[in-house]
Amino acid sequence: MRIYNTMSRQKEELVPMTPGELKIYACGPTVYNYIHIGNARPICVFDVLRRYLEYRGMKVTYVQNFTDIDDKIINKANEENSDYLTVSRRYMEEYKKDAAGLNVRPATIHPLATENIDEIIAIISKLVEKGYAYAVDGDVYFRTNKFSEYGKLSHQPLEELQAGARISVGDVKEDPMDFAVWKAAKPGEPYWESPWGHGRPGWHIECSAMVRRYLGETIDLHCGGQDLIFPHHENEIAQSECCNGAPFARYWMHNGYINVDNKKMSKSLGNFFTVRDVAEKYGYEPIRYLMVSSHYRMPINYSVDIIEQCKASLERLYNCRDNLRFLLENAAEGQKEGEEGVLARMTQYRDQFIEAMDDDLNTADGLAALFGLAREINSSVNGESSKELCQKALALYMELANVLGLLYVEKDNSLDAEIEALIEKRTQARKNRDWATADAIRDELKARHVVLEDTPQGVKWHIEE
RNA sequence: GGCGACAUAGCCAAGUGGUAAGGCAUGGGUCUGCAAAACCCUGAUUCCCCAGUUCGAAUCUGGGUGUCGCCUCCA
Repeated sequence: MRIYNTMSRQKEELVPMTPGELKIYACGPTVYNYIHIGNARPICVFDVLRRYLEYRGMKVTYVQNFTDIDDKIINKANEENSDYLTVSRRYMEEYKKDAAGLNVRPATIHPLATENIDEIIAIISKLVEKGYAYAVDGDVYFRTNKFSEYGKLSHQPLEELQAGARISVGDVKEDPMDFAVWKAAKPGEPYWESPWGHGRPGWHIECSAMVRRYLGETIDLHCGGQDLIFPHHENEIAQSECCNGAPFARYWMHNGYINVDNKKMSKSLGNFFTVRDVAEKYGYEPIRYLMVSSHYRMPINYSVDIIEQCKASLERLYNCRDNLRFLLENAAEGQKEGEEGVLARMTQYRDQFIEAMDDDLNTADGLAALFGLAREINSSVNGESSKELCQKALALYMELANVLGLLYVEKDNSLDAEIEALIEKRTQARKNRDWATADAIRDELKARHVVLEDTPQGVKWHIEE
């Protein structure tokens, strides 16, 4: 598989350190609010990456942290007269609900910043000892000009970064580019004991600590949103490489933004849609579909129209699955003539799918392969097909859908006795060519969200919300 | 100022040198008692503009226009 490595700015063959195994770290959310559609992108995209790598036989250790101590969390807690633990635990749970709704698998490990304070302090101590960090009044800062490779990920020379840096009044840092690895606690703030006094970790150091503890000094792949390239990932590199004296991450992948009216969706601009709100209106899956319908590095302009289109597109995919399941119920054993050919044509879509995904996770082309397979199935698998063919078609179809993390919604398939009786009554009416009664019942059921379809194999129904 | 991204049909979106995938929507047809689903057909002489390289460019080079992002917390 080839991926675009932000560090080299080109597509490279993804070669694991240990053959067949990959260590991946993905920056997780700061839990102080519901996640928005923009947050959902890396979550979905890198879940697809993980699924695909496993699909191709890799053993993937996937670590995604929770930042559960941070200024924003403290502020939120103060706003509601609560404490940081209450806030962070609550939104961690809400995050998990949204992730589950988006069919994102839990990471191998979901470490918390606050569970890694010892590791954090150990790294900072080492940095101070080596002269890469210095303490000032209970804060500890990283000395950026001591790390000559600073800026290598964002491809910015240090001087340019310095020129653009904002210097706040009364700054105690030696250099504007230096960043905090440890922050002294202000009165009333939560804190941990440290060699520099009461305080808490800076944001960037958490990830360096959790990467090292759960994955080691050097990992295969580090991923996140493009807005983390600078300064977050740049700082992680500086901290980790200066502490460990080893390369930090061998590959870097960054997803593009979700925009609204062509402007980056962000909490500070207030132009965001939460996953929860969109899911309540349209369901979770159209959001997931949106994420895989374009290449992960391209910008996506979010709108209500788009999400509705995604929902409509999903209908087609679900119809194919449901039609296959329906056919399977009545299909006869014994493969028939010509079915080998159908199978061969279907299998080509798997090849097409793999080729697309191998090329820097081209999920848009992968999705096209799934649609191609759907068309082949719709054209070639019918009431005459054998059980074997139906089963194989369904298995292949779901195999590809699962890699993208699509088609995971199972609707309630139970009907109450009254509705079943009405369906039966309509079937009788149709036998008697009493179309008026049949249509009246169909209309009534439709009003009750039960949609009927007459097929050569009998009546088929599904529930529409 | 530094670094970068994007511009392809009504909408969404692939495609990095060989003559424009896929989806949604629209219109027509087949099937159906009528529907639904499905299938078939329908749509960019053309890929923001200009110039260049080439037998050949949406794709490469140069220039331009427009929009956006990072450089400050942000996925």
